[in-house]
Parts: sequence; structure tokens; C-alpha cells
Amino acid sequence: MTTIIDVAKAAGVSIKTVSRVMNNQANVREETRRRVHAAMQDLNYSPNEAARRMRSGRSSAIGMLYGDPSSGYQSRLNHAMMQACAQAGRYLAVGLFDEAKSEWKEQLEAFLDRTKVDSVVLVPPMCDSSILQECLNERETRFVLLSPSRAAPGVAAVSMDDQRAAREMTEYLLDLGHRRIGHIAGNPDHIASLLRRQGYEEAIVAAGLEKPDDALVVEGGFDFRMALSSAEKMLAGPDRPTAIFAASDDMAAAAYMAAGRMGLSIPEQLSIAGFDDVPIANTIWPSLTTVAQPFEQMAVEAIRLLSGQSSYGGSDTKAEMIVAPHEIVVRGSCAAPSLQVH
Amino acid sequence: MTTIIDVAKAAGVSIKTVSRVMNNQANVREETRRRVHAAMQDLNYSPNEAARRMRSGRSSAIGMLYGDPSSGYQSRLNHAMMQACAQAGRYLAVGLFDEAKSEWKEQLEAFLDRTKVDSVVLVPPMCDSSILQECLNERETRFVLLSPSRAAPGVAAVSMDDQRAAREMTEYLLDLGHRRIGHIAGNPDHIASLLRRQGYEEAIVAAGLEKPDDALVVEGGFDFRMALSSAEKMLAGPDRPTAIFAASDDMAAAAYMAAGRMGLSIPEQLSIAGFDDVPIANTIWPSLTTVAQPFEQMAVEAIRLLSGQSSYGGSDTKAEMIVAPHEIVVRGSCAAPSLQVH
DNA sequence: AGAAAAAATGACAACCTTGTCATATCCTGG
DNA sequence: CCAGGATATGACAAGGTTGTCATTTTTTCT
Repeated sequence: MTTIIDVAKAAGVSIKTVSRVMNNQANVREETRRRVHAAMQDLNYSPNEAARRMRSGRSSAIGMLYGDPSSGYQSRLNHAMMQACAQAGRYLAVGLFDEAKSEWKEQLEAFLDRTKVDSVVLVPPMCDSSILQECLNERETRFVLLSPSRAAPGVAAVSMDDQRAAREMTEYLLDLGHRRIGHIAGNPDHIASLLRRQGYEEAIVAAGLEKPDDALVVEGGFDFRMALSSAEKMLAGPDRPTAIFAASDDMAAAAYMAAGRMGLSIPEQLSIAGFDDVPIANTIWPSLTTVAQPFEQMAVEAIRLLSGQSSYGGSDTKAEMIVAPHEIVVRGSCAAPSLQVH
Repeated sequence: MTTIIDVAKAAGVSIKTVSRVMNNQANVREETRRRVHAAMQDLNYSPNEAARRMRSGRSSAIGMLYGDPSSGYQSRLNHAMMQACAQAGRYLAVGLFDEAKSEWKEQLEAFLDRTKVDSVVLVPPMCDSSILQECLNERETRFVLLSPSRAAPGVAAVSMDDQRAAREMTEYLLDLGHRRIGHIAGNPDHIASLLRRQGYEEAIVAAGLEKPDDALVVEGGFDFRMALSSAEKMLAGPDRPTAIFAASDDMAAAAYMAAGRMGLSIPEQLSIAGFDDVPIANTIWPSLTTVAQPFEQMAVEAIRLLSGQSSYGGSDTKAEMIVAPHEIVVRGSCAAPSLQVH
């Protein structure tokens, strides 16, 4: 096991200088820096994580609390975060959060005490709680908001452009030739639902069609069962849509089932589009055309923000709000509307 | 921050004695032990993980490589492992494993190098590779097999009784009155598929019915799409079953879709049962009656085995093979067969 | 060129725990 | 009551890193 001392000897400098090089600190001549880097390379040195942490007090763990472990969203996010952590040489401490219980602050504090993390990623819907944010500030715990409803001043956040993505997906359906496009909206408590719905309506209106009425926009609550019954209602009504854009993949899967029950084949008789690109999108058949949330990029950015911030919520920190680029993933669930259905 | 020194002072003993008490070492008088414990309680002391690790060289991380991140099985397992790790004061380092790539050993070594874990949980199908096991032995890395095909001598493992669980589930369907029960089998490369199929056939035969023929047992490959087409074929055939027992929840979900397409309502016209109890079982509607894999217990036991083993693969270690108890979870997808269908 | 300021570097302590080995205390049997 | 062994406890070093502060080297200015 090579230590910092070996590197220092090999490079002909003091251990402190090696430490400085490792931590990218100032006041090291360029040539010295090079020499140290070369020595590290030669000896295949990698710093002892435990010693580092002990001395600096800092933990390389990043905390993340999440609610519904069964949701594809959380599982994708979790996965992306773990990958990003591994890349950044950090690791993820995950805790379960019971959104239904009222003691949000207590839950957070218990988590912080237990895991001793010094940075936290706050995900929806917890990211919108100012109580939790205050709590984290008090405890001098860095945090990043993931997809918050609104940018809080002085707080770092990462998100995607839900509204634009929804607009683009709707435009894609319009381009295919669809004129009657239904929408299964998400839980209105989540701002993302509203943004996605707005993006959808925007595209419809921009195409010169009339603003969707109640028969065309139904509540799905980000819930499979609610989405299932809403989709069935929508498809059973008169003048049913030729395409459905669901605000989440789970709800799109519910639409699949509704279509199946009504004998509509996808995509020939009904096009379905989703949102999120969670595992189920590639599991069901035909595979789902959907908006890919940029999970990977969001995770990487979140960790970058947590690593870069030099102080806790102080005004010297420029709080960044990063918007990661999404993507429309075209798979097999959408096609031009067939004539007989129209 | 209270340290071991504070505790030692408070208890009126040396720090070494405190250390002994913490680590449950011998040669401490009962009274001393009590005094130290009291002091720890008083001061709300918790040991500095980093210092411990640095001194002892041991890492509290447990490594786990897994293949398909989209599978409900992996995500449930991951979740259970994280919970169990948190409870045990350890943490989980997860890596992605590409089963399709041939360099299994290289992938494992890269993971070990990167994470520096000193214990590993090996999951299917990697747990059956003797190459990987050898590799871990060489590197003196402890490991536990999760649901291995066969108990390797001298290797700790945790699993469940797939065959018995499948038999019980089939018996449940028989008890409901079903006489024609179909089975969607999993990928025959996984031993679990075979065991589940055997359990199913065993129950059928034990009930005095004739051994299921090819029309009643179809291949699903643990794959939604394959299961979907197989289920459709089974339901389209003459004398279709009144119940389907799928060897995984994902395949059961495919059966739901097949039923939907054929206009069969669940559970009135077709009962469906699954296996695993992954998130989708509670997402779809009606919710799925299934065999709950004892993920939580398996995870806890795996960690216990990893923590308890005092040496690496040596003969002094009694290799344990633990079978965790499963459970039949009755939800809404199964009912007595209706008369008109029979 | 010389003085002052700035930049680069190094010596050493400190972080908290556990292992080693020495010492103190207790117990047993004669 | 003592010798001797068994048991309980403590003093101290070590582990690899980073922070503090002192020292050396370089640059800048007059």
C-alpha cells in the first residue's frame, strides 16, 4: 500500500506539498505539481479514504431520502445517483422517507444523525419544504434541490425543463398527424404535473387547434390505478383521441392496459406517449415513446454542486440553478393515426 | 463531538477498556462494562467510523454488483440491502455488471479496485460462477452467495425455497377451485425457474390432476414481451386455463395485458398469480397475488454472514446456508373460477 | 542592488481508534 | 498467608491524512 509519504519521497517534496497537489490547492509551482502527479502515477497511488475523512471531518457520503421505493422514478434516480457517486469517488447513503407522516423535520434529523452525511440531495416533493431547507442550513449541511417547484434564492438546484419537454412531445404527436390528443395529468401537487400539462396545451394551441376540453385532459395522479380508470373513461367517451400523452410512464402503462381492455391496438389504433423513461417504458410492448429525463446528468450536476460549494449557504456561494437537457425517445408506441379511427 | 477519551474519563477507565467494551472483547469485568456502557449512554457517544476504519483497515462497505438495473428484482434487492446495511452500520457500494460481456473476472476486479470493499454479495447469475468465487478467495474478499443454484462447499449463502413457494402458490389456486392452471416459466438458465416449475407441477400432480402438458406450461424467459406472446398463445388455445401462475411478477403483468387484449377480466374470468412481490405487483390493477421473496430477511442474513465470518474462506468458518421464509401475499388477482368459464 | 512583499514549501501536531505489551489485580491451592 | 497463574486494565505507538505556522525561495518595487 503506497502512502502519501512514498509519493513525497519519490517526487522529492514534502508530504504537505503532495497533499496540496491532491486537493488542488493554490501555491504550488506548476513544475512541482507535474512532478508530484508523475510520482502518483508511477506509484499507482490512491489516497486512503478513511484517513482523509478522519482528518478533515468531511464525509464522502451524500445523503438522499426518498419516498416511494416502488416508483420507477425513484429507482432510476437512485441508480443514476449511485453511478455518479461512484464516479466522483463518493458514496450514497439512502434513507426512506414517509411523506405521509407529518414529522418531516424529525425524519430528516434522524436520517442525518444516523448517517452523518454532510451533504444531501433533496428530491420531490421534499425539496419544496422550506422547513427542511432551514433545518439543513441550521445543521450546516450542504444540499441541492432536485427538480424543485421554484428556484429558492441562494439555493443550488438541478432540474429539467418539464414544460418544454411536454411541448416537444406533443408537437411530435401533432407532426405524426394526430389532431385529437388526450393527456393524462399527474398529481397536481407536484409542480411538474402542471408544467407538463401547460407544455401540452401550449403545443395544441400553437398548432391552431382549440384548447383541450375536460374530455381530453384527465387526472391520473401519477398513480397507475387512477390513470387506468381515467384512461378508460377517456377512451370510452365519444370522439375518442387518436393519441394519449401521459405525464408519466407508469400512467402510460395504465393507458396500455385500458387500450387492451377496449381492444385497441397500439400504435395502429392508438398512439401512447409517456414521460420519464423509467424501466417500464422498455419493458412493456410495444416499447414506449417517451421523454427521457436526464437522470444521469442531473445526478452528476447535483454532486458537482455539492462538491464545489465552498461554504454553507453563505452569500459568497453563487447558487446555481442547472437545467439538464432532456430527450424525446422514439420507440414503438406512436404512429400516424389510421384513417378509419379518425 | 464526544470521543472515546471523554467516555474513558467519565467512566474512570482507560480508553483501551472503552474500546474493549465497544468491540465486545473479553477480559472486562462485568461491573466495568456496565460503567462504560452507562458513560457512553450519558454522553451519547458514537464511535468515529473513519478513525475505526483507518486503524483497523477494515472497511464498512459491502459491495454488490448487479446486472439489469431495470428489473424489479434487483431494485427490491438493492433496497433491502441498503436498509439492512444502514441497520448494521455499514453501507453499500453498488456496481453495474454487464452479464453479456465475457470479462466477468475483469469486471469484478475493476469493481473491487475501485470501491475497495472487503466483502461482497454475489447475486444471480454471477453467484454461480466459480471463476468469480475463486477470484474473491484469491483477493481475500469475503463473500456471500444470494440464491445460488447449488450450495458450494464452504461458501456462505442465503436463499429461499423456490420450489416450496411455487408449490404453495399452486395449492392456493387449487384450493380456490381451479383445475386448469397454466404456468409461465422463467428463463431455464436460472435454476429458480426450474424449481418454481417443479413446485408447480408437484402440486398439480399431488392434487390428483394429470401432469400439465405443453399447452399449459409456456416459456416466458423472465421477459415481459416473451411472456406476453406466450400468455396470448395459451389463452387463445382451446380449453384455456382459469388461472395462470407466472414465475415472476413481470411476466404476470404481461399476462394481465394478454388478458386485457382478449377481453378477459381479472379475477372474474381469469386468476393470475405471480412470484417475487416486486413493485409492479402493487402497481397494477387489480393488485397481484404473489409469492413475496423475503428480500429483507435475506439481506439481513447476508450482512450477518459477512460480519460474522472471522476469516476468509478458511476451514475454521462454518459455511452457513440460510433459507429465509417466504410468504404468499394474497391480493386481488385471484378468485374462484366462475362457472361459465369452466 | 537591496528591501519588502508574495509565493512556495516544509516540519510537526492533531484527528480517534485499535493493537501490543507491560503492569496491576484477583483467584486458587498448598 | 504466600507463590503462581489467570484475569483485568492501562500506557503508548501507529495508522495516513490535513491544518497551522514557520521557513525558504521567488518576485516586485524602488
